[in-house]
Amino acid sequence: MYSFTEENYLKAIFKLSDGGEVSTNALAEEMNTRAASVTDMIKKLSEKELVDYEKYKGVSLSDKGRDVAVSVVRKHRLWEVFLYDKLEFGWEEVHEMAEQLEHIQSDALIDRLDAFLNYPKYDPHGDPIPDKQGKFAKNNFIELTKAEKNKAYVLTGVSDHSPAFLKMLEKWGLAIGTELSVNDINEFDGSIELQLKEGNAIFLGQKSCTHILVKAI
Amino acid sequence: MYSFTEENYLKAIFKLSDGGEVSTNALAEEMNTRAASVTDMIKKLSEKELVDYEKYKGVSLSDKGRDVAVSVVRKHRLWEVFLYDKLEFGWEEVHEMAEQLEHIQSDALIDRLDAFLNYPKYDPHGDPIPDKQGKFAKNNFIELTKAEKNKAYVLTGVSDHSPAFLKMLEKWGLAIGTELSVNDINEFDGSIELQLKEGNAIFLGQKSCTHILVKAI
DNA sequence: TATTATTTTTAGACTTATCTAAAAATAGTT
DNA sequence: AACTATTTTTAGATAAGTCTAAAAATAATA
Ligand SMILES: [Mn+2]
Ligand SMILES: [Mn+2]
Ligand SMILES: [Mn+2]
Ligand SMILES: [Mn+2]
Repeated sequence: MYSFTEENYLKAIFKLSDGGEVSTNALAEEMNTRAASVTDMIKKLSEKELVDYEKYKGVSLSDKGRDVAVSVVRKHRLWEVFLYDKLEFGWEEVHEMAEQLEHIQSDALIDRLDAFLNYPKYDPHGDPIPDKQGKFAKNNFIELTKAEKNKAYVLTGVSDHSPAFLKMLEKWGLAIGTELSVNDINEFDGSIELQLKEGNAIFLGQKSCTHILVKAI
Repeated sequence: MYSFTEENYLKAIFKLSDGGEVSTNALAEEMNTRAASVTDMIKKLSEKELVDYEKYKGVSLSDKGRDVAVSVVRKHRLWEVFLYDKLEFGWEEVHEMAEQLEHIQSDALIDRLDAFLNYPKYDPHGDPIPDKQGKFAKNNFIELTKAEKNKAYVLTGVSDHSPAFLKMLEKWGLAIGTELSVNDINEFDGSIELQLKEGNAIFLGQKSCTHILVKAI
């Protein structure tokens, strides 16, 4: 139906879109391509009524475009669960393979995969998996940077999927489900001292903390 | 590494190649494309040393090209086993999805899938799955048309994967593992009366019989 | 062997997705 | 408001894969 490239653009617009329009440059950055290429592609997506576009005003997804994007996200995350749960890959390995698998076209396949995996609600990074109707489980997670001192939290997700970051977390004993609390916040540089419930205290820089998602328990 | 199209051409050449050269027209037929397009692609594959090619003399795979083709076949068949065994699709449904999945690039993925499936030797149509080194299990199957009267055989495979054919077999109670013998052969039109060990006698036309593979037991 | 039929290749064009360089529009700043 | 900086779009090219129509080579037949 749609090319890999078109699907990847729609997914990128979905990811970057925070209510409003997505800029050409932001999209070029996300897609690792040039602004000129983005403008070309946006025009094509607009022709096909997958996006709303006005020159110099940025793009947003149409309902049709959102459906496609969400279905790609659903496929991506279900495949990640398969790779993690069934083939026992690490959470830092699954994203790259899922980037390819997300483009396999077969509704029946993804339905059966969903059933085979027992209808998982979250992927190995804690991201919610939309259901067949495109509905996401509402998540009431907060960034670790916004956590309060001396309260109990559980790590529920990460917003950076790079192997470097995920391997680092593993080394520090941080994984989804890890219980922790904030011992101290360095107001000057935003770094945090964490207390793991089952383990030591560890220090994390601000950048890492923005990519760690937690929920109060 | 190689594009889907290149992989599909190499797979097609592998399939059609019976020792000797594959003709441009045969390849065009197999690829559902025109002879002119085939010539263009063959030139590109030849540049990349994936095939041996001389103008007007047909193509054959180089060692390098064979390796690629066999790895695609391996992936195709392993994915078919996954779809059939784990997701419980019918043998008439798996081929089309495997046509897409065979192009996913990750050695680690295919190795783990192989292990997850318990190193299967045959796909749901009875075709042998090459191992990591590209070796196929030798099969001593014969076409049903070559079976002798009143001897016991077991159905081990099919050489046509079209849903129409496979659904027909199912309707007649024929599946891999079905034990049978030949009651009668009509010398005039090549049709055969089969006796199913656990079931009725059934009649099959010659064309069907050429696509059914059996082994004496 | 000469003629005809078939197969294969070339020539030239089209589509998709990308690029660089330059022009146009918008945003930011005196 | 005028100038500058940034963003976005256009213009023109390129590469992959495909097509039709025509030419060239090979095979088949009289
Ligand atoms: Mn991912
Ligand atoms: Mn992708
Ligand atoms: Mn198949
Ligand atoms: Mn294929």
